[in-house]
Order: sequence, then C-alpha cells, then structure tokens
Amino acid sequence: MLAGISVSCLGLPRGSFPDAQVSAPDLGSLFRRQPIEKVETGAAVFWEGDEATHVFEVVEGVLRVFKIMSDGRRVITGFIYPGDLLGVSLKDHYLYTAEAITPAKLRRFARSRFQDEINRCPELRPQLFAQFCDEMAAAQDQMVLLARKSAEERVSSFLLLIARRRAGGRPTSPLLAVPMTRLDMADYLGLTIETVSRSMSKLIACGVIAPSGRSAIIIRQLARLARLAGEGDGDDDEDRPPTMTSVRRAVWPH
Amino acid sequence: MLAGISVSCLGLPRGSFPDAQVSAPDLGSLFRRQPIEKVETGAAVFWEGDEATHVFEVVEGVLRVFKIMSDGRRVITGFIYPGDLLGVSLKDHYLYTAEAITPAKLRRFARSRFQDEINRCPELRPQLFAQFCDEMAAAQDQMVLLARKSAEERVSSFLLLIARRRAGGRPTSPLLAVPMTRLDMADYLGLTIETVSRSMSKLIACGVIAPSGRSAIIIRQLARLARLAGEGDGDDDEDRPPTMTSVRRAVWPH
DNA sequence: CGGTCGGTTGAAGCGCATCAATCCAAGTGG
DNA sequence: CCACTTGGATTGATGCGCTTCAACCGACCG
Repeated sequence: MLAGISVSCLGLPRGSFPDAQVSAPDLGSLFRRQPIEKVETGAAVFWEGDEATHVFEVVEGVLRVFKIMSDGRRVITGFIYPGDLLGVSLKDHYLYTAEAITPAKLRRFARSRFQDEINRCPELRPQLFAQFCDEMAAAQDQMVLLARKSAEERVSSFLLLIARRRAGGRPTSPLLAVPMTRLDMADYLGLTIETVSRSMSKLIACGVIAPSGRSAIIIRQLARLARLAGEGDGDDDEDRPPTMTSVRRAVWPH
Repeated sequence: MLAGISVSCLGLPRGSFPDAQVSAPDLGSLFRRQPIEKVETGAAVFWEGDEATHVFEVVEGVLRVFKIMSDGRRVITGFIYPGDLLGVSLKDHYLYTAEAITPAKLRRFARSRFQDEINRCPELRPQLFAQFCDEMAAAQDQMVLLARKSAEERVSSFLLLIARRRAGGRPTSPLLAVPMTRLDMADYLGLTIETVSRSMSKLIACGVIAPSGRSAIIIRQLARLARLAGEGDGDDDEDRPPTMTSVRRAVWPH
C-alpha cells in the first residue's frame, strides 16, 4: 500500500487575500525562487508508488491525479490547477500518479526542505492546514457525488466545480475552459465517456450550457445548472457570486 | 457551504508505537484529563452546520459521520472508532453530522484550546499531520470504491476495512464485530440495503464469511475476501498480517 | 488522402434500484 | 405468558439507468 497526498486547494488563489500585505510569507512564496519546469501534455510528474522526494507547485496548466486498480480501472481523484500544491505528504511514497492534461509549468521543492520550512515558519502552518481541510472537504463532496448522484447531477456538479475553481472564482465571463477529455471526466465522475457525452448533450439541448469551440463551454443558466447538480434549496437567483458566503476565513486562528 | 473535518485515523492506535516512551505527549494524552461524556445509540454529537466549538476523542463505541443532500439522500463518509479524533478543522462550522451507532464515550476539548496545544507542542503536529494524511488516503480509497467497484467488491472491501481497523490491526481472531446496520453500510457504500444484504448472503453462501450472532461475522477466507474486494495482484496467501508493509512510519521526519 | 483520436449517437444488455412480501428478534402491554 | 408491534434483514419480481457494443462523424496530421 502506497502513500502520498496532494494539497490542492479548492481554487482560492493563495497570496491574494483582500487584505494581503505583499511580503507576508505564504506557501507560494516558498517556491518563488525555484526554477520553472515544463511538463508536456500527457507526461507524468510522478507515479503512484514512486518515492515521494519532492513537493510541487503548479504555476500553469492543469494536471490530473489518479489511481489505477490492478485490472486497469482508473479513478481520477482530482484535477490540479495553478496555485495548487502537489505531492505534499508525510508518507514516503506517492499515493497516486500525477499527469499533465495541458502543457504545464511547475516549481519543485525537496520534501525535506519543504518540511523544514513548515516547521520553521509558524505562519505557514495554518495555510497548510487550511489546504488540507479544503482538500478533505472536496473529497467528501466527491464521495457524496459518487455515492448518490445521478449521471446528470454528476456532470452538472463537475461543470459547477471547475467553474467556481476558475482562478479567483469571480463571476466573470460565463465562458468556461474544459481542458479535460470525456475520458478524464468519466474517470473522475465514475461514469463512462458515453454517459458523460449524453449528459452534456442533454444540458446543451435544454439550453443550460452551450458549446464554445472544442474545449470550452458557455454557462447560460448558472442557477439552473446548480439545481441540476443536486444542490438543494437553491432558490433560483442568477449570478450570485458562487458561494462567496464562505470565502475562506481566518485560517486556523493562530 | 459548511465546514468541519474529522481526523479519524485508519485504525492504528495512537500512543502505542513499538518504541513509544510512556510519557511522550501525544494527541490522545491531551484529552486524558477531560471528563468522559456518554452518548447513547442514535444520538448526535453535533450536526452538520453547527458552529465547530469542540474537538472530540472517541474513547469507546463507534460513530457514523455523514452528510445529507437537500432531498434526503444520505452519504456516510466514515465510521469513527475508539482512538479517533472527531471534529478537527479550521473551519468554523462542522462539515457533517456525527452520530453514535453504539453506546459511546467521548472526551471533549475546546477547539481554541486544542489549537493552542497544537501550536505550543511541536511534537504534536506531526501526529496531527499524519492523521490528516491517513484520513485523506482513506478518502481516496473510498473514491475508488464508489467510482469503480461492483456491489460485491464494495461489501468485501468494507468488511476488510473494518477487519483491519479492529484495534491494533493484528491478525487475531477471525471474529469481526459489525456494529452498523445494513442501512449504514448501504449509505457508506453507495448501495441499497437490499443489495448489501444480497452481497452478504452471497459471501456467506460461498463460504468466505459466516454469520455469528446478530452483529458479527467470522471471516473464513481472508485472502479470498481480499481478492473479491478488488485488491489486485493478491497472491493467495492466507493470513499474512493485513498489509503490514506500510505500517505508518516516521511521521513527518521533522 | 488514409489514419488516428476524441466525440457523438443508437441499440441491446445487465447490474443494481425499486417495490413488495415475509421473516426474525426484541420489545411492550394487556 | 402471550398477542401485538416494531425495526432490521432477507428474498423475490420487476424496472430503469447506466454500461456495453457498435457505427459514425469531424478535426487534425503525417
């Protein structure tokens, strides 16, 4: 049994609090002096079972993180966006494989040095804790999705998730990049590509979304999408900033 | 959107490392001076959305931790055993409801005090991190189960999980207490009670397990159960201590 | 231009959900 | 003590949602 943990936050960009003083040391700044490494589409950053030697920060691009059962069944446990950390763990082997689904740029940090920094700087720890908690909350939402949601609810939930994760999460343009293939979506949602495709077609047919080029969509009816996603008691109120009620507050009150 | 995180370890009893010096402060010892509170079967310790005021340590009994969708669908995200922590989070509201499924005993600790202790004692932090990582690893295994395993694989995986979690995880008696109802199992495994029941009947029929009283079973063929659970490349070798290859080592090498 | 890859769409089948009847053990009250 | 109730579990019959299998399409590329 192998080990390794990613700390991918839910999409709230670190280092950009409304009240951030520029020089406050944050997790991102740890990496700032590291050289940027490029990873091309489809290439792996590390494999499940590899010795966990480094922690990574994603600077650009999107990665998938997945586990594979012995008979080949694949489960994508998450997608990693710019600003997220990858490979943070106390275990000595990575728990999963990480592959780029777009050309990506990363910074690398030796695990031991990363841990030293965390131990040295008390103000970094709350941020790390916060990311763990966000990641755990996301994992639990995913369990709800996988255990009880229908195919259409899953696809709707997924579109909402990546829409809200879009850097900054602000309610800008309804144009949404969807860099992952149907197979990626299927393996993330516990479905087949055909079912994902059919669900997308249905969402398009009823006007909730519209295709825009090969790997982007336009969300035409956000509130309706949220209702289709199984987010109950959603009084229909178009374009309320997506759950800005719980923006990420104090972060472990120190 | 609500928040709250449990840190339930995978069943490795804290405070009992092979090389533990008795007085080393560990997470469990924090609670040792707190009075024990009893919770009767079915009673909740806290509800999803409650203000997260306390952290709990389970001393005795088993709890379920779950989320409910707006239309009533329930998903149990985990079961909490003695030695596990409950309610650890940086968020200010609990992410889920916690209910006793057997008579239980808990110790309570104010969240702010808990955080103070964590910040004060550097040797507690690695333990907390380790629990987060174990919890995250368990969540990922659960995602694999929910996304890709068949009903029979799910039930087999579940039995293996609680068998391995049994305090100490040592390969003692094959008698396994199953304190949860079929409904609990179903809501944990993303199935219905009927399907759980049928899968159990099938496991009994083919001799892998045997019923023992109303809420316990005997595991007759552990290796075969593991194979049925979808744990690939399992060469059949009865009663190897269950995955003792990765027992939980150094815990954040400091 | 054929070849490949990702996506869409249709038809058929299967695994699990649903509906329903029955059973069993453990109360509970007359 | 025994009828009656109640909650959990089992088992069967039926139906549906998703998978599976298969054909086809469009974009991209050597």
